[in-house]
Amino acid sequence: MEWSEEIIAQLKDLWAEGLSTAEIGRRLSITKNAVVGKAHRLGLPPRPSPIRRNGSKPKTAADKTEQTAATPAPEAPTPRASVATTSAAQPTPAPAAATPAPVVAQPVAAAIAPTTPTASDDKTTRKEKAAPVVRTSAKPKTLLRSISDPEPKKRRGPSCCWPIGDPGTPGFHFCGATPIPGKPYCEEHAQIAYVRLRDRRDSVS
DNA sequence: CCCTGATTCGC
DNA sequence: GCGAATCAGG
Repeated sequence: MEWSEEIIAQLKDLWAEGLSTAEIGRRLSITKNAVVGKAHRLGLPPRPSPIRRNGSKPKTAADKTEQTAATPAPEAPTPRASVATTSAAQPTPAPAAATPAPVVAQPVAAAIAPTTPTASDDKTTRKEKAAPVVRTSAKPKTLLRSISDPEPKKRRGPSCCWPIGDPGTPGFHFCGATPIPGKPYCEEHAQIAYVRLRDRRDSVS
């Protein structure tokens, strides 16, 4: 796997966006393991994990480990509270806030366009033919509001909020195309944004 | 069972 | 450095 600056940037962004590792992996066409592994090496802020490992090491625990006793009491007063923002607070880049998207949770996180729309093709081809069916993961209720244009004169109807370019850079902007009714993205980007819900699992043998 | 993220360890 | 295998909590 070639971790180009660009890929890493995307990883970081998606990670900051709060996407699950599996999500990010799917987005980048890599496994979640790769994502987690890389994230760790990059020193990215760990996000709430369902587990906490320690104390038990089923494998080769006999060898390494131990070392429990003789703790030089490295405990310091640690006057926390002064620095604030020490761990994962609101890494969300500006674009997210500016996103006109209403309530969609996951989809919005689809920040960072895959530089090339072709990327989506790869994904789909990857593990499944996956029909173009959009397995919407958003709540229809919230989104359905009023599709009918209340103010035709202003023409500020919804526009595709798929991010184009790198958030934070001058050229950054949103797609702006006419989105699919009930969705924040245009047809083209919706296909990328909404991926199959099921079918996770790493492609193991 | 499904999901999730974390760590380990051979490469 | 990389990531599959494995672990482990909801």
